[in-house]
Amino acid sequence: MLREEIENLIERAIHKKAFVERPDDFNYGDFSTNVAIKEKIDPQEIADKLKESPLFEKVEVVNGFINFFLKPEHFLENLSQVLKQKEEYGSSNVGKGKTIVIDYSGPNIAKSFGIGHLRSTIIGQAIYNLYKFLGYKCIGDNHLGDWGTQFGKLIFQIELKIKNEKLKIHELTIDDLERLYVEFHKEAEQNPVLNDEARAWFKKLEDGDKKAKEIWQACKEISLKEFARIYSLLGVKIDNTLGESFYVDKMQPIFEEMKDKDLTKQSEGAWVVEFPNNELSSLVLMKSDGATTYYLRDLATIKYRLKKWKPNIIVYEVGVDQSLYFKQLFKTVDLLGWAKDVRFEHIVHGLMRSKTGKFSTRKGDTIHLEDVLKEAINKAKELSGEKNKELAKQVGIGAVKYNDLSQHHSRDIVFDWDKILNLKGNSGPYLQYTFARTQSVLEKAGGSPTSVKINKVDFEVLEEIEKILLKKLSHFNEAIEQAAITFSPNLICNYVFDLAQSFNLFYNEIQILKADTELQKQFRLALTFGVGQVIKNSLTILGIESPNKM
RNA sequence: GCUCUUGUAGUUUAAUUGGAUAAAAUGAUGGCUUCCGGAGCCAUUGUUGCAGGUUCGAGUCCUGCCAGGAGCACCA
Repeated sequence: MLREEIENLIERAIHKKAFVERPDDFNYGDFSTNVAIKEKIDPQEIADKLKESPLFEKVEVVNGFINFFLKPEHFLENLSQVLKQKEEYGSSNVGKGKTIVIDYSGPNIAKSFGIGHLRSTIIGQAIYNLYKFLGYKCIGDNHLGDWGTQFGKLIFQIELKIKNEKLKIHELTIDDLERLYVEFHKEAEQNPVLNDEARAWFKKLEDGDKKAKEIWQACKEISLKEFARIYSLLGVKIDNTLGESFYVDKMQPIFEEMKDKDLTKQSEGAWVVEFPNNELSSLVLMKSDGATTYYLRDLATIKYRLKKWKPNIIVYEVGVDQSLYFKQLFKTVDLLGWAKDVRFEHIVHGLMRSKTGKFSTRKGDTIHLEDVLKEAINKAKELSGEKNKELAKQVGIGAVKYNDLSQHHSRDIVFDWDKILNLKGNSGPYLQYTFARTQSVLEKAGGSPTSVKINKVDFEVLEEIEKILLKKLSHFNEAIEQAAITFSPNLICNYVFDLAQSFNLFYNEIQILKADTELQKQFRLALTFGVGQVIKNSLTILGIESPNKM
């Protein structure tokens, strides 16, 4: 990367580590560094040493900063690369030979796919796509919440209905399941004994009770059907769906290992884990009735993933409300000494809150993702006319995804219908529209530019906006690299929205098809193609479609 | 109670190991099409919650306060 190259140049010149950044104003150069200020060296001296490098057109000192201006050939050459590499442009092999396991989505069985799970699904998928683009071997795992005490609650409630109301389990819908779950919590509030009943049912389930298993199986099937519909609507495919129940028979050895290594002890009948120096609060590994907890299941999951995939990185795209838990989990893995050189990362996402507070499944206060998606599609339909259903879907879903991805993942999002359905301004459809525009121009010109003599173009005579576009096009690699390092798809959004804005300005100011000379026209077409390609590559990483017309 | 976390135009957000004039969208108002797509473009808004501190330089780091959110043993 260019940035590192310049950093190395500086280091060789002054024997000090330097950090080179992208100034946000092109007047301050293409790259700049504050190393002279930091190290109290005369900046001019450094500038003089570096200005001989073939990379630079000029090196300037302003306010103690050293600003580097790249030779224009660099940007022209970059555009040639876009034309040549197309959908490969921006991809790399930095991740070659490395494996990353990405745990995302993870909806809970027997609850409908709520708006809250949208974030994990979309951000997780974007990170998956991003790392793949960078050459990593990616393994997506949808860790379904299909085991645990909540099934005790549900089974208890369903069992009651079977007895009293002759309920038939195969006739249940996902809404019924959700209603039963809410009902249980309402009644348990009046009568806390019910919680014990629920725990007992879960214990039975874990011990292989036939009736419990049957009800659980039915719930799982009902839910999976619903999830499949949502995933197809979202255009998301996750490599593996190994839910928690997959690990039921893999927990005993882990429990034994924990005991052998003296990491767990009994307290009030339960097996708990306490951390050295009490740096983290303690956690129940196995309940006093002998039933397992999510904690033990997660350890089994990690063991399985390490063995099966030998990953270098395991990331969890899970809400911020579990951050303490993941610290505890990762610390436990550390204490077990399982994977000293594997990196564990909890990519938090902020909670999706309603204007009045937190959405709660227990209280039945949820917004169903499917409703949101359908509403978005309807709104897109209004704008595009009824004629094209597929397009309305691409646009509507794109809007919902972009809305989420464009905000920093760790921040809470207050759910707002108007905002999530936004089709204008900084939105998915804006980018799709801009892309469609580039395709339309190219089509009118008779196809993509193939034999443009970009090296014949004189950078200096270009219009200002052309220079800017050309430069911004060359920042794509850095944008995705940064996004990957920080697990922040919103950086890609920032970048590509800014690029699209510049293109629309260019489009309004400058004639493409009616340029003065043939070379100029070809160059502008090449720019148009380049911008379209980079928008498309960005959207693809974000998991958003790029229709040619809209 | 303890721990973590957030506070930026009216609203929703952005801001590259601390960097140069804090940037967008949205809402409102006005304007732009003899010409490549008007889901577009242009023009008009700031005590970064408050008070200190560190630094050449603070939205970013530290301290205190105020206000929200999350978590803290048999839920996940």
